[in-house]
Amino acid sequence: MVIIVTLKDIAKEANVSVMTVSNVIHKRKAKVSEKTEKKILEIIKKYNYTPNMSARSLVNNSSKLIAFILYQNRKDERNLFENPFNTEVLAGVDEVLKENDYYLLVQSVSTLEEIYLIIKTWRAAGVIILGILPNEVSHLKGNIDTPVVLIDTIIPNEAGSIYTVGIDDRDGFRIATEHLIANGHRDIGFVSYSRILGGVDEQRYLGYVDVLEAHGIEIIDDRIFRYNKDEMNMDEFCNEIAKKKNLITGLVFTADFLAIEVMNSLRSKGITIPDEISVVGFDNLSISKFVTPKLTTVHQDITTKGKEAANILLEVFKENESDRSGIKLPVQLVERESVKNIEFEK
Amino acid sequence: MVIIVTLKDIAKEANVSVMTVSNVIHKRKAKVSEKTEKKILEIIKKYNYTPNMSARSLVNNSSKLIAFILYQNRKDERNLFENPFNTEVLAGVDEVLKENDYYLLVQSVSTLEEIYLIIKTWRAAGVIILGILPNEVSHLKGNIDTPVVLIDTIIPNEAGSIYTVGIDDRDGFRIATEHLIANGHRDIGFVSYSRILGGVDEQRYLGYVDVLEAHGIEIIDDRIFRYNKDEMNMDEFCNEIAKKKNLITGLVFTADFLAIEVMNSLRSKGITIPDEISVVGFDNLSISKFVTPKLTTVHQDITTKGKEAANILLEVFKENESDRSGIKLPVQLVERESVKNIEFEK
DNA sequence: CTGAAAGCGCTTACAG
DNA sequence: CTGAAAGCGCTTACAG
Repeated sequence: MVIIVTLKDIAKEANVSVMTVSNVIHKRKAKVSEKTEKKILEIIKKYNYTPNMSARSLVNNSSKLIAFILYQNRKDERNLFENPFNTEVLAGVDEVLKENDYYLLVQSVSTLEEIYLIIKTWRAAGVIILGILPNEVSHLKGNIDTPVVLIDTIIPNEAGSIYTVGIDDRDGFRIATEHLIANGHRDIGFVSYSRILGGVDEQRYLGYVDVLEAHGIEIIDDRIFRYNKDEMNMDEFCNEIAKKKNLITGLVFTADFLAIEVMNSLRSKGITIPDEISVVGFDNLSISKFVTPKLTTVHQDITTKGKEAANILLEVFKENESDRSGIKLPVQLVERESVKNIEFEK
Repeated sequence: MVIIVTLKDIAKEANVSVMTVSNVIHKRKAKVSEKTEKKILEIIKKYNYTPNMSARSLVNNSSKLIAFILYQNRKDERNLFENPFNTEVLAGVDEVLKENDYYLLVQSVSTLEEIYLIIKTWRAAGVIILGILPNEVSHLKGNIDTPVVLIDTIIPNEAGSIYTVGIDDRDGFRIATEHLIANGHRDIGFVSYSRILGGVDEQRYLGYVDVLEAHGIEIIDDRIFRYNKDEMNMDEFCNEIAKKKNLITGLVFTADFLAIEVMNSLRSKGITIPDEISVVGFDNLSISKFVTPKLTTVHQDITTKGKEAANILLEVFKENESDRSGIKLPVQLVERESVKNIEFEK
């Protein structure tokens, strides 16, 4: 049976005070003789003593809990845990926290208030947030002194207890777009989810623009596609793309997930990929190599994002600051089968 | 700023005792006059008072925390949160818990001891476990009195505080196998992960056998493939299948994830699907409709598994028992493109 | 209807 | 080196 033993029980059996036991648990070697320490350690082991975190959190006014928040203020019938990107980040967080005796409290929320509530309720030691918009960060900053790390949110300057981890989105998208150029494409379209001011997609769009401008190619509105679920469904959206077929030889996507859905729909409309339209994705989800054609994409190490977020928090707990914050994780092109070289066709 | 206010602060401002405040929070209407209640409620609202869960857990000797455990005792470099099946269950748990003021503590573990540790450390109110083997359940049963619900673990009888949710695996696999029969197949192979005694795959195998026997088809060892990662890699495994190509017209898989990987590998070996081999999966992952050919599979509602697990726990907290336990969620065939009708070819 | 008291399991000064 | 005391924020009998 899982028997629950308290400090008091250990103290009684060892014939010492509760706080001597506390001292050996906290390894304050100077405060207790080797002999007593050994005796106490044995009893602790014998009963497999585990400290009660509630009691600890209460006196410390802080728990060993890290809140992992999936945030989305727009309503969406899909639970955010169904998105593999989010849960791959979670995988990374889980891995480093459990090796450092911190625990993971997870929740998907749709308001900032819910985040504050969790922090207050559990006196969370730190918070990791996915999906918060740049313009909401100042509200956060004004309300929290718990360390927070934001994943994939771009903020002008990191002040106070706000830290970030991300990738170089703009450069990543230059890589994607250059790959199409290198394969002879000039009529290149851009596909993303609906526009969010200051979000990562904006940076990626800039990367797209950078490359076209560098090659003297005009940016044409008709080649920009933004998928807004509230306005139309996937099929209608792909009809829009199909209509512009003749203006496009290649498409860069801000997310593999979106690219996969669109490819699937375009194919059902009789458009062949990559013969008629080449496709470059972004993320390199684990499923991207199983779709047809196998998706050429820009790889980012999603799990590492989670690991870094956790490491930043750990560093802040220890040193009260972190120089890992603001890091941009590397990205890398992964060539597969969704891009056709059309250099010699013209 | 997120200001942290305690019962004592509220009591002082309201000129009442701490426990009168406590009484209004717990809605013990009989114990406090309407007038005082109203006054206190206003102050609570004004300061946005949030109870400190650590303090509550300490006095109650139980927290509002549900531990969601991903368990796997074999070593594997993949983190369990990278498996979409697991996180879709998590999505369901998240949804019901957050509407009932319970919180979700998640961790992937590789020993039962780690599970006990989490329960003791946090005085978890309940536990949800994925991936525990039938023969480990008795150990669990002997050691825990916290309510536990097991997902996809088959146990002989539900006793004590152990509850289960699952599907009818045997019948689900009959459906998969019958579909191949209905399309003219008789040389049907079975593909699963490595054998686990008493696991869901064993039930699925029995469903496979049921159907073949009902149709007078002999069960042939050469048509049974078990993928054991420790023994060989995916490529080698698919070579084994390719070798037996002539013994097989169709394959039933115990998991879409496995089916997708195998299809991919077989194709790279020049085997066309479904022309040479038809494939039926199991699970209906959200990615299964995007692979080529689109996977025909047996759908199960994974998110509902998580919801039901959470609901069982909630019911046990309230009524001290649950009649939802042991439920088998429905399954359903989803026809797509990975099965060829060969009835008229022979 | 209202409140004083004890206690949950721990930690942190402080005294010896 | 060891321990008695106070307190973290809450709840639960119990007394009035």
